[in-house]
Amino acid sequence: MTNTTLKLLAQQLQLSISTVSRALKDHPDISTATKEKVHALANSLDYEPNAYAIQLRTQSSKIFGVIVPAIANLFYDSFIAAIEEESRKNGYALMILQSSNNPENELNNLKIFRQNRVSGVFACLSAHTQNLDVYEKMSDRDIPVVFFDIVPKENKYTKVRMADERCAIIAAENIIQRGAKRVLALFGDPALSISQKRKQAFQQFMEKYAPKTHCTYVHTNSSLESEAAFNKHIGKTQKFDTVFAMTDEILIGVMKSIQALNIKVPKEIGVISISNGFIPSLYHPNISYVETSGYELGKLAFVQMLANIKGGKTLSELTVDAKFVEGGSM
Amino acid sequence: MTNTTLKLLAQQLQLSISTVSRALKDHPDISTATKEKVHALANSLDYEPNAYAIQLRTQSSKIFGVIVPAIANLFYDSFIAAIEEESRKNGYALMILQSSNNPENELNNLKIFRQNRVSGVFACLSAHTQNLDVYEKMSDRDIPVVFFDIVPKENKYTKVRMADERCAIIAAENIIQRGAKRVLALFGDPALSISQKRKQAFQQFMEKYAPKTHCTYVHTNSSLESEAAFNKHIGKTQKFDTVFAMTDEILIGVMKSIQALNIKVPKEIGVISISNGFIPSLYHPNISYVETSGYELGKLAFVQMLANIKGGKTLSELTVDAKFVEGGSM
DNA sequence: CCTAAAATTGCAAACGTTTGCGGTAAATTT
DNA sequence: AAATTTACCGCAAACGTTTGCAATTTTAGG
Repeated sequence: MTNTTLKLLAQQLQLSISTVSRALKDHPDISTATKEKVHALANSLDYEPNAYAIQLRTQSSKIFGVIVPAIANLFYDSFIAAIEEESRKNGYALMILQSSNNPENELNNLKIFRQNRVSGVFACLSAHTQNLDVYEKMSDRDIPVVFFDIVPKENKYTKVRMADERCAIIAAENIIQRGAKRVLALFGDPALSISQKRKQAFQQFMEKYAPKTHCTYVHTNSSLESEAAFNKHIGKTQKFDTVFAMTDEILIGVMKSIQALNIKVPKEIGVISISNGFIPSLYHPNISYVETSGYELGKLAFVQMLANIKGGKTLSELTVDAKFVEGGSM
Repeated sequence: MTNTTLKLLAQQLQLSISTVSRALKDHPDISTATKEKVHALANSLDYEPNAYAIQLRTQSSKIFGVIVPAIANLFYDSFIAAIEEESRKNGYALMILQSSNNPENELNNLKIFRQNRVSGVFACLSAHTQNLDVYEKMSDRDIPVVFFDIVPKENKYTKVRMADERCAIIAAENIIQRGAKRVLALFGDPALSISQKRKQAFQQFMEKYAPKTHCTYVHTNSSLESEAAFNKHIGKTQKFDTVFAMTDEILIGVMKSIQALNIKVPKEIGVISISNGFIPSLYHPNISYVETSGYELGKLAFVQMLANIKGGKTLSELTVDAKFVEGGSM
């Protein structure tokens, strides 16, 4: 079956294409009578405007591009879910591509976005992206880019991210409040700015407000590594009374070990992490955590995007605040 | 900056648009000399073909639509990751929309897909979709639809899904092999065909091959419910020696309770579930599970889609097989 | 050299919309 | 009843490509 077009409708109704077009969008020039006729036929023939023709004509696509390192990820998928919701409300659709943390993929994805003349791009830099020229190219084409989560350092870009320092500080506050004496603090890949920020903020805060608390800092790159690290440190003579996990991944490793050794939480050890909340809720007792919501971040990113599209440039770095969620592990 | 177009290139090179167009795609009609000139200028001017114009002209879009109940889901996100990979390899992009298990959203999403003239749709029915007219409408427009996971009953559609019955049977086999005497088997929403299938297959198999084993069947709709159900049944006088969880969600509830009651796995109780493997790996010991891989399913779905596009219709129901993954919980 | 074939390149229509502008008929005003 | 306004509607160009066909130039054959 051939698609219904304006031309077809026009022919059948003995009207001009322009009249049909206007009728369909309630243009005041068109009489109510014709409008009704047009709408009736359009409905019965299942008319669906051709998005490509529209975009070609209007030069605007109603599609946003999204680049994430991976879709299959607790944080990013909730981020995506959020912007998907907002996009639909605002008449946009989403084109989602994953970089797999590979700058080359990132390049290709951006290219697809350009070719599809997306109205905007939500981008999370892949872990070790250095060269931002590709993103400059987007700006050259007047395609706004909102960076999220992993964002460039330069402040000429629009960025939204979690309040990483705040997260770490809130965690530190709670650890101090618990009266911890010996803390094992586990962080992620030291090359990532997110690890650096969180660690630095955490360490500074602890040294300032609880100088007597003894903290051990360890970097790990996977759940397996953090499981091993926890095992190793917990095995030593000095007992830790609190463990801090910077991410879900790390928490998973820690909890694996805690279960294996049948250590009682929170009696024998307190546990606190930074998370969106899903993983902490899997354990008993629920792990206390500082909440970083991909969902909230998504909402914020969308607001920024809209502002960018409507009001021209809005260069700024916004952060979504964190809050402490009491589980039973502290 | 205005976008580079064929017209622009043509003007600068004193060539016709058609020549430039052909040169860019290595058409044999064009001399090597001009080809080189054209390519050179195109590169330096960062020419990006306008996908919309191409689609308008060629009537084919190189975009697939995907409908899932939710992106933020361990199973679906790995499914999406798989078709995203394949799509990129094959020059397609993905447009992903979530139905939130709401038939109305499903309708709207399909509409967006039609308006964007997608080349095909991967669809997971929302839980209680009855009316398949919308999907008929896609066929009318020659847009192939590959259903996955939650699929319609009629066999006039192309479908891929997990081998639900096999999964349940494999689980049952292992339970029997363990020599279980009293089994608590937890299933999902009884209205869903997936729950029905799994339960039926499980029950039949158990009754046939281990008639003396005592099985208790319970349906629950969330982790919370399954936690409560487990608590309730485990509290009774009769002791269970094995628990079977049909999904991750259910397993989560069960494990919550097991941790709370400090029940030893596998000594005091054996645990087995159906899963893609992530959740089972969070516990110690790892939970044994029957693997259902969203990733594999995605790959299979993509193959079906391609076949559908190239070779016309391929009506069939394919299933991806399941395998048992030994954890330490049985 | 002349002609036919081969190698290049250009013309123009088409894909389905939107929209500025101009046109006609009806309604309103003098 | 003439003049003016108002209400409707159609014409045609444009968005950036692709592609059948025609036109032109070059090459080869005799």
